[in-house]
Amino acid sequence: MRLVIARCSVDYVGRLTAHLPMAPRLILMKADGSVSIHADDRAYKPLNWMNPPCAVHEGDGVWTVTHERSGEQLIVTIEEILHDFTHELGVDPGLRKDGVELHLQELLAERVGTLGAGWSLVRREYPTAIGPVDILCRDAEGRTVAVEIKRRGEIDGVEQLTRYLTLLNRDPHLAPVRGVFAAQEIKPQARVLARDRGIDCVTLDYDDLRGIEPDTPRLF
Amino acid sequence: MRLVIARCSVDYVGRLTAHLPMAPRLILMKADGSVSIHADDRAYKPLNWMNPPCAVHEGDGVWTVTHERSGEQLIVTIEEILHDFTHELGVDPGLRKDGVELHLQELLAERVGTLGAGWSLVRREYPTAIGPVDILCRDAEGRTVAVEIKRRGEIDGVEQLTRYLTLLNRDPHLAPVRGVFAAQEIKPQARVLARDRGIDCVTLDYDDLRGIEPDTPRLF
DNA sequence: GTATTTATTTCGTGC
DNA sequence: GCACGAAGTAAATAC
Repeated sequence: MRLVIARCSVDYVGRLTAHLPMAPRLILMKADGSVSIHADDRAYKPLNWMNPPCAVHEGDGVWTVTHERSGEQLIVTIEEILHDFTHELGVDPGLRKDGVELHLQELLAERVGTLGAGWSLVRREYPTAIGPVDILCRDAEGRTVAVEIKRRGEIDGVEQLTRYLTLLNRDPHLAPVRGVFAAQEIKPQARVLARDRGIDCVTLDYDDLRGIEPDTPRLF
Repeated sequence: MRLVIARCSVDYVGRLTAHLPMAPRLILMKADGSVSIHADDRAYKPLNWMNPPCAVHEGDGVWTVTHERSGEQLIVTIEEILHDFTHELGVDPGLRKDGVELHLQELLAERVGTLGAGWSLVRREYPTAIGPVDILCRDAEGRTVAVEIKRRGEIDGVEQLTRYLTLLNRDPHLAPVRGVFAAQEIKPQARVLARDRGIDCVTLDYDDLRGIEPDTPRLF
């Protein structure tokens, strides 16, 4: 990893064209070949960058970064270098995550009883021609229910569930199928659309779910 | 901007929980208050980060970054500092972009004749209750056409156009309204859905569009 | 490889 | 401030 602080201007020509006037910035060059140009704001997002695989050619005050496959270019014109430091970090052991959509799905699949008393799981990732339904289950009266899970419930999720319901309701073994839209947070417009389509909305709490005993507790 | 290279482990607790084992990394602290933890790969994306506004508390080998509103936390445990450099960059003049969806829309609005001979523009960003239609125009026979423009045409774009068409077709002054889905690239599933709904698909070429004379050339 | 879905999406824009 | 759509989206995953 090489860290350069320099007064520079930058031109990008690729999927779009973009220009940065001369100013002091951080140029971050990683061991994977990537180059990114940072200002002192905009959180972690660089002003401009080039993804690997790319090649850097350091000319006389002009660094040219070329993406090997697409031909995109980042042209960095250096006026003055203020700091230049290189350090090898080695390979990172990587990040362990917990609490994303997949986990919500797993948790809820084991606890469909939280959606309604006496509900039972048919299966998780129930396959259809247009993709898998997150959870298919049956209510206490044995009627089929399709559940779509999102971390944040927006209008697209309701559209997606609607397509599944249309398809599932063509199957005489399943029909009539009703829908449940479950998310940690549901946007008002999504809620309105769901209501309009007869879909129930359920707000999920990740920590609560973790605290609830699974419907079929494991012995080991 | 402060650049620290250090052996550290990191724990994030917030929208999810995540853990990074001890390893050498770059800790990038910007003037806007953001903190990001970088490995020597993954292009410009940090392994972990905190967006502003947040506060950093430097304890004894433990830096705690707390997001002020949400309470999210990033806990950085420092084992060894290998480099520590601070430099003020000042405010960046910012990036000028060219060539994204807005430009496609502007270009096409001035050249609706490329969609069909004798077509004319009604207006760009035609307002409706559920949002603006990218382009509304009339074909050679005076029938209304709604055009949805995307850089990459996917299924969501077809859904969006469908909602507009449903709404527009309730207006007796406009109905019947048909749809055109225009994009630089259209995904197969989007194409199938569009066909199923009677929506025409058009592939746009940015460079071609720029080369075509506008329908109503300006005198100045 | 292509296609689909998620993301601590982030980021801008309009209300 | 919230809601919505776009992004040089990127990244993981299924097929």
